[in-house]
Amino acid sequence: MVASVSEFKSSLRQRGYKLTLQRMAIYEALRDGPRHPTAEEVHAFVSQRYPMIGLSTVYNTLETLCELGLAKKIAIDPSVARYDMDTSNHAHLVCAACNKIIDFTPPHCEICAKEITDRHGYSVIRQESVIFGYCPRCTAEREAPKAG
Amino acid sequence: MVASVSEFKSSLRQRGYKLTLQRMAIYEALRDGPRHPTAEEVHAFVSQRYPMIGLSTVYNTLETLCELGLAKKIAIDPSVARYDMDTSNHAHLVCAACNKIIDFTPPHCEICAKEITDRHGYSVIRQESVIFGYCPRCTAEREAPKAG
DNA sequence: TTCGTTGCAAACGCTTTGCAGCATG
DNA sequence: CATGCTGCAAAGCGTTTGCAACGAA
Repeated sequence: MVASVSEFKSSLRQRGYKLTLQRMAIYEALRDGPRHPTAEEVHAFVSQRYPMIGLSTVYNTLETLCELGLAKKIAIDPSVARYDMDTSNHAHLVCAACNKIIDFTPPHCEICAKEITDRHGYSVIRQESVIFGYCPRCTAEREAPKAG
Repeated sequence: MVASVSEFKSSLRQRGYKLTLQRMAIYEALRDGPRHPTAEEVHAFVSQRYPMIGLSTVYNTLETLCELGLAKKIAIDPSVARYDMDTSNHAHLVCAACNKIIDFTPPHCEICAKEITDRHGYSVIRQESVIFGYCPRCTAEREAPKAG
């Protein structure tokens, strides 16, 4: 699900990548910082401890982590890329009002998608599902607005 | 599924939008042009008959059509927005090699998603699913490459 | 010592916006 | 005739890239 520090290190080594302070910090930011962060958010998080790390390094490293299969880019908001260290097959539920994102694992969809793709002759690589809706709090607020 | 010309016209009228040559041309482009086009592709298509139409008008109109519920933006490629006039609930199957996009309707996923979202207390607005894989042709080419 | 990595700044590409002229209703 | 729409050009913004200095192995 989420790669451990040693998995992270050995993945880098296996592919001939060097272990740098920056890469370690960005790995930790994905693990300990905000969930589903943007590159800017990762940068802000690592900047708390390592103010010298550049934004382009964050972009490069996030790209590297995706190549290594230790993270993935998620396409929730078309205007900005978000990253997720949880690389297991799961979908995202996004509140259309407060933008809160929660993970969930659709019980049968995987099988169901496989059936369909087999029918079309496709060999599946990965699946991405996003469901937009109002979260419980925002649903309540919309039904009983403070000023009407 | 796909709005007819009269539905398009009455949708505009109902919301106080004017019917212009440009909007009509862009509606026709979505209907008769390439499937899942980018704004550029829509612009190229309408330019064949109406070379004076600006790209920003295409963007504005596509946005308007989405507001009216006559089209939707799809997030297949994070670097460019694609539009789909088929507003029914369906998923997209994308070839990772040739980028061919086909529509398909997952048989049980809708119900399945509904169950999950109910469990989390979310009121669902819309769902977007993309499955990446290799299409039959590209799968074959990868298994029996011409050189190498 | 070597070669990959960093960080800055500039470039890039898609999208949005400001505004004067124009066409629809 | 009034208002909303168009089209140009410029700005905006997330992301990528070029390159010299640096540091891990």
